[in-house]
Amino acid sequence: MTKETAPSGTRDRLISAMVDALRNRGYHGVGISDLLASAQTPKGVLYHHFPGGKSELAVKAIEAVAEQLGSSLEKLIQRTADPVDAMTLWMGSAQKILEKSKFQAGCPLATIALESTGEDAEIRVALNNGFAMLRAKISQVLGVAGMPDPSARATASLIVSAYEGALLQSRVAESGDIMRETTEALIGLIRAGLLKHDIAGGRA
Amino acid sequence: MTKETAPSGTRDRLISAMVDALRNRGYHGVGISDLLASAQTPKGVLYHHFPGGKSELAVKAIEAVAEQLGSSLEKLIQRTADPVDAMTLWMGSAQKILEKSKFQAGCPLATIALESTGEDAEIRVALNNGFAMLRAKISQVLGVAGMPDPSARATASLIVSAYEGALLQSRVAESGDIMRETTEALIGLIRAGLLKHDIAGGRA
DNA sequence: TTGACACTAGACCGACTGGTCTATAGAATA
DNA sequence: TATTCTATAGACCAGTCGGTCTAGTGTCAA
Repeated sequence: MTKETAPSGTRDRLISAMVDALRNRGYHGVGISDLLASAQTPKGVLYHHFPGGKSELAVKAIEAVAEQLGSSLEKLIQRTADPVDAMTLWMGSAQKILEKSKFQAGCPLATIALESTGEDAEIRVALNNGFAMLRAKISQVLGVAGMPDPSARATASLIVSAYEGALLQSRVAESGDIMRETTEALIGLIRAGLLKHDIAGGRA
Repeated sequence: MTKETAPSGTRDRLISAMVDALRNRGYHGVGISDLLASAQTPKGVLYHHFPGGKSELAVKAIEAVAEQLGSSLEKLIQRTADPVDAMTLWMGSAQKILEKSKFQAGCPLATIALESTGEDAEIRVALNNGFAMLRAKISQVLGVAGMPDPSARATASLIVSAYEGALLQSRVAESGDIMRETTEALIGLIRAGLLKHDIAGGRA
C-alpha cells in the first residue's frame, strides 16, 4: 500500500483501537470515549482525521483488517507447500489468537458484519470487499491444488464460512474444541474430495 | 415446555421484539425505547416482567430462539427421509428467511454471540446451550446416517459453523450466493464422505 | 516575522441511554 | 366491600452518547 499522506501515529492508533474494539465488543459496544482512551487521544483529533466520525473510522478499520488478513493469508499460502495444509494453519492461527485472548478476540469483520444494517452502505461495502478477497485468494489456491473452478469457488465459500462460524461458536463456548472439530472435519472432507478428483482424473 | 406462570401477551411481545432486534441490529444496536415501541408497551411493564432489565430480556429471547430453532430442526429431521437432505433443507430455510427480509434478518444467536464479552456470563451460557443443542441434534442424525461418532460430532460442528458463517457473509453481500455455494460444497463433501464410509464398511 | 497549515487539546452540547419511581387499573380473594 | 396482588402506565433521572466548536501548538514556506 502506498502511503498517501504519510500516516500520523495518532491516526494509526485510532484505527487500531477501533480494530481491537470490533474484535472484542463490536461497533455499538464501544463508545467514542473508550476509543479515545485506549488510543490516548483527545476528542478533536478523531474528527480531524476522520471527519465522518465513528463510522468513517470503522470503515478504515475494516479496510485495514482486510488488508492485514489478506496479506497474512498470502504469506501462509506462499510458504506452505500443500495448499490444504495452508488452510489448516490459517484456521489454527485464528484459534490461537482467540485462545491467547481468553476467548475475547474474535474476527473483527464478523461482529460488525452482523451489527450492520442495509443503511450502513459504506461499512457493508468494505466488509463485502474483505470477505470477497478472502474467498478469491482461497479459491485460487484450491485451483492450484487441482480442484476445478466451480467447486473451488464453492469450497472457498465453505472454508470462509466454517472459519467464521467456528470462531463464533468457540468464542461463546470459551473453548477451542469447536474450532478444532470444525477444522478437522472440513480438512478431512476436502482432502477426500481432492483425492476423488485425482482418482476421477486418473492421477492417483 | 410447561407454562410456569401463564405467559401474558405483553411478556411474549417483548421477547419477540427482542428476538427481532437481535436478528436485525444486535444487542447494543437497539435501545429499550425501540423495543418498547415495537412491542407497544410502556416502560414499567418491561421491568415488571424482567427485573433484570435489558440483559434479562436478552437471555429469555436467546432461550426462546434456541427452543424454536431446535424444534423446527427436529421437525425437519423427522419428516425428511435422508438426514443429509434434512441438512440441505435446514440451510435453505435460513437462506429463505434472509432473502425474504432483504438481507436484514440473520441468526439472532450469532449477532449477540459476537457482541457478548466474558462478563455477560448468563448471556454466554444461554448462547452456548443453544449452539450445543444444535450440534447435538445434528450429530445424532449423522450417526443415524451411518457416520461413526467422533467424526459425526466434528461434522456437526462443521455444519453449524458453515451455517452461521454463510449466513453472515450472505448478509453483508446482500446475495444468497454465498449461502448457496457453502451449502452445495458442504453437502457434496459430506455425501462423498458418507459414501467412503459405506465403501469402507462394505455397504455399498 | 508573518501567515498558512496540520495537528492537538478539551470544554461543551443536545439527544438519548438504561433504569427507578410512583400512580393506577383490574382481577381475585377474603 | 375491603384488601391484595398482578399488570399497566409514563414521568422522571443521572449518566453517557456521538458530535461540534474554539483555542492553542508546532512546523513549514515566504
